[in-house]
Amino acid sequence: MSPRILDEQSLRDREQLIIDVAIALIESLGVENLTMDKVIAKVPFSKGTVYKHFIGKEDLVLAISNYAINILADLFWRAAQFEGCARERMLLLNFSYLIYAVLYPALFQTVICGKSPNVYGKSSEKRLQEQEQLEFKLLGAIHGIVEDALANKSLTLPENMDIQQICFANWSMAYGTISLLSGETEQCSGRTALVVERELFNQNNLLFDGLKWSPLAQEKEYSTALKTALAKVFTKELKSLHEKGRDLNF
Amino acid sequence: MSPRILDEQSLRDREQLIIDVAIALIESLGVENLTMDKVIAKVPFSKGTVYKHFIGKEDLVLAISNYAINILADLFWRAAQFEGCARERMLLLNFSYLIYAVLYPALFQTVICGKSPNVYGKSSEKRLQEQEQLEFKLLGAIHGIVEDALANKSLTLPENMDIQQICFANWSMAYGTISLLSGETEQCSGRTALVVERELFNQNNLLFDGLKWSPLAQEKEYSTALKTALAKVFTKELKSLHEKGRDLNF
DNA sequence: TCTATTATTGACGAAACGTCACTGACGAAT
DNA sequence: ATTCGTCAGTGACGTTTCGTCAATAATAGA
Repeated sequence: MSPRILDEQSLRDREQLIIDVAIALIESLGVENLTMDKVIAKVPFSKGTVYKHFIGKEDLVLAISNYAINILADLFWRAAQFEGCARERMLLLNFSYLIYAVLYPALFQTVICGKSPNVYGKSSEKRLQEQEQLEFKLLGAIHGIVEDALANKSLTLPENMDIQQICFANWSMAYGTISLLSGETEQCSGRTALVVERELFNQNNLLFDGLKWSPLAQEKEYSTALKTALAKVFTKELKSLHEKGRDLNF
Repeated sequence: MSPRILDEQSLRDREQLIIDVAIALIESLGVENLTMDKVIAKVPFSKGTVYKHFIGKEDLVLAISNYAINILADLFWRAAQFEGCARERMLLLNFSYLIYAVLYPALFQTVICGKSPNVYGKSSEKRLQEQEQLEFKLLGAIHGIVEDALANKSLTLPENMDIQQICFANWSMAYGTISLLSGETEQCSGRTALVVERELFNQNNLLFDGLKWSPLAQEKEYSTALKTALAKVFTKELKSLHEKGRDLNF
């Protein structure tokens, strides 16, 4: 009368397997050519089983996006914990975002896709809530750094702005820069092309100087400080970048 | 021996008609539910004819996106021509971007969709070039303002930054802010929600102060200046916003 | 009127989607 | 051991959407 054979853990494993297969497909074909049939063909389960996990293609894409955000959250966390002044850590955090975008282009691409109405309009409520949760976690890392800065007086809130707004300012700055510039890796010309890491560095300085977040750019060599911090916190990631022939240059 | 019946102008008209129908569909159903068959059903041409204009669904979406960018370019142009100090005009231009996002959500949504690999990966080369062209035009308006500011010394280039980089800084700031916040119009809570126009105003001040672009925020009442400029340059648009019950509040 | 050329059509096959009736596996009850 | 009830898993199938192409209509000159 009660033949329950479902195992919570193996369900998770299976879901992750499907996600992994889908990511591999995205890496080789691009998100635009991802189809459920292709995923199902590469997975040891049938269509019905896959559709038990994801209500549709878009839901799968959003699941991948969530997985990707999780990875990013880990990077943010590590950056936030670096021992250094707050402004320095925030710069590091923003660069971890960039590292992520360069290192996992397929994931970054998928996250962008997840922002498309095309996708979130057809996803399950559960998955959407999960996304919200994860983004909250991301902002949490940023929030922590700003609080530290306020606590030690290196930063004071401008009139008419609260912490949340400072966090948002930082987030949207990094988001705008990276999403507009990332992906344009191979500029063919020799002219003054926009290099994403340089622009990101500039914009950090501009925004933080605008906030009068001390030490100001002219008072501290953030360039070298950032290099040190990156080498310490993101050793492995920098190595991966190097192997990709994509050393950061700012 | 030469029965050419193709008329350049009517071809354009027809293409625009298809685009208009598609926009109407997007407004009522959302981009995610746009299908070629639905478009074709509402248009006085057959499938083959429609496919003569657009190589596929994604190509149509990109065409709509381009149409949308054109409208935005017009707003930018008008903002850039306002008689006022350069920093003020730039602020106005960024707000015209916001007005656009609020006034034509379907178009804005479609432009975002056009950024998705899903779409641009399947569009015609011609359409992609057109897009590049149009975005160049957008940046041109920004460029002009910065040049004026440099010419009258209200702004000086920071070390290691050129005009293009200043333009980009502004663009990515506005893009990040609006794309992250726009669409979250109905925050259910009464707490300090992020209101897009307020954040946009803040970020303008932060960025421009960071650039030491005079007059600084503390030296000039940009809030009232912006209100005046908006009323003068975007009278019609403000009225439309008001009718939508969405007055700007910063 | 005839013809050469091009525009337009919509039926059609392919591809992808998502469903659902069926199979089978397992535990409990007899 | 057998029966039975329940649920995981299957994949064939109907549907939707896509995009093509062979056939048809339209046009202007000969």
